[in-house]
Amino acid sequence: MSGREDEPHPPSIRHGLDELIAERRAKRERLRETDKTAFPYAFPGSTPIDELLAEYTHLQVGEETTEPQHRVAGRIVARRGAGKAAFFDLVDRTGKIQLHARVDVLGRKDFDELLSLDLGDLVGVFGVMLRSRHGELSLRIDDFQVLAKALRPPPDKHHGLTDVETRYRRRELDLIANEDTRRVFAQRARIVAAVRAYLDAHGFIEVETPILQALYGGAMARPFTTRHNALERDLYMRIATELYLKRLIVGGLERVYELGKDFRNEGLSHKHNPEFTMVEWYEAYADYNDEAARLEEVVAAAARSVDYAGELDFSAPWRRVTFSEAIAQRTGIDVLDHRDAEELRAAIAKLDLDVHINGDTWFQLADDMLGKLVEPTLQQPTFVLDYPVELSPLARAHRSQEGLVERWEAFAGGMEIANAFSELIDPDVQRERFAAQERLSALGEEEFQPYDDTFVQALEQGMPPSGGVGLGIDRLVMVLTGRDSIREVVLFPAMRG
RNA sequence: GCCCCGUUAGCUCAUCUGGUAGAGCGCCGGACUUUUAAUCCGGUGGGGCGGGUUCGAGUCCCGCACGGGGCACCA
Repeated sequence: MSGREDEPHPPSIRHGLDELIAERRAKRERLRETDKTAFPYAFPGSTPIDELLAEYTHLQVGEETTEPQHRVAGRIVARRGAGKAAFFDLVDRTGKIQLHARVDVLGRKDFDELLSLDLGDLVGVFGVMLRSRHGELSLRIDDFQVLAKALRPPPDKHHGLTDVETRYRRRELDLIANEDTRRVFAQRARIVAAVRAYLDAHGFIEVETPILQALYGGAMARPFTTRHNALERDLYMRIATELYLKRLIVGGLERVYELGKDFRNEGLSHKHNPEFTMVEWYEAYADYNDEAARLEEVVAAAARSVDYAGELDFSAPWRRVTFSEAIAQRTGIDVLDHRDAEELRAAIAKLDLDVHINGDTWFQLADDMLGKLVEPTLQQPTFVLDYPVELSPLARAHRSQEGLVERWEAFAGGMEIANAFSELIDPDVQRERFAAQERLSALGEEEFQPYDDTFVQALEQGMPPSGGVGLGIDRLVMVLTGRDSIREVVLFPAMRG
């Protein structure tokens, strides 16, 4: 092959995007030839834009400084030519500043070169601060360097980028175009930092447990499988960190947490991504009531970290309602009075619901009632307590309620955000719970807790009474940033293809 | 996996019953020494992919891909 087919088309037959890219490539070559300082390897000593703006708030309208000269680096997002003067908007990670260029300061050659730059190009500028006649703090350009050429055009400078597919698949474009997106991910970072800071300050140590596991556990979910070639065996991606963290409690660490990704091979939705971020913490000598109070504190700290000012009131104590009360309040049915699938199904049928309640067993039906009828109504932070034992194979039996366990799920914004137990520490009971799960599996249930003998042996070593919590970070961020889709708070959400 | 809806220029959006697809921004050329969605003049660029019906398809039909919403599943 001659290679001719790989060469750019002649200008006469370029169209659309190809034409725009060709223009920018040509400009890049011109810059390389005419400006020896184009594309330096670094641009040290630049001042963040927000700091610069804060430093000069005292400037009066029309006032110009003559020193000191500042350096600023960023991306050109707007350009307004005005004959022998021109204005640019420059954006860095901290904000936006207007640049003022004058031909009598820069000279004809540099001025023309500056004006030939495209929206999206990265530049470093040197200059002094002024406040324009229209009152905007600006940097007058005394000199500049082109740091990088954008070969592809940026999204619309005014309307930004709204196409959700492009926003998620090309998140860099979303971040360039939408300040709101940049803010959300900065807030996410602050929330994660606040959760860690709280736990660190309360005697928890952060640990890391295996993501690749020979046996998955700690939640009801289908796992991803992968292959270890050297060991010639299949491995699972973790669906939860629970069982390993409890072994660390047995080991005497007493307060541990892990913040990281879990992987569940389930469908996608506005609140489900196949890989998602969870923090789980466990502490010895505490029960699920202690953990409810701790979650209130963790979430309050996270809310403070982003100056949350929305509709939800995270101040303690949050509303508490039992599993059966919550369902009864919505439907009039006390599921504990109908511990039989047919009987409960008949009671549900009388309700004339516009949603279908699914399940083969009474506890599956009851769980679906909670999920479909109650959960969407739980906007303000709420604990739902005391779940059926069949739904919770790792939770300790309720101290006073037969057939229930000491478990709560926390809801906010109509969505589950956390789950906790008084942990089951009796190895014999745990063994029997696993056996019950295996019987469910034999009946065709795809999601169950596989028998984990290593974990049971750990319990046999003696585990202190403990409480543990799993808090969904993505959903917490959704609630605290007011987003209604998990894709808005995950930088690169799972997409088909 | 199933159901419904969507896909028009680099971006944001128009386009009545099938009859030559428009605009703004951007980009190219020109004017302008305080603009800020700068302005003014001229120019440039397009129907997701593959079939079908028709004299003629962005428009009607079928398939595919991708996206959104819902269901199933799940935290």
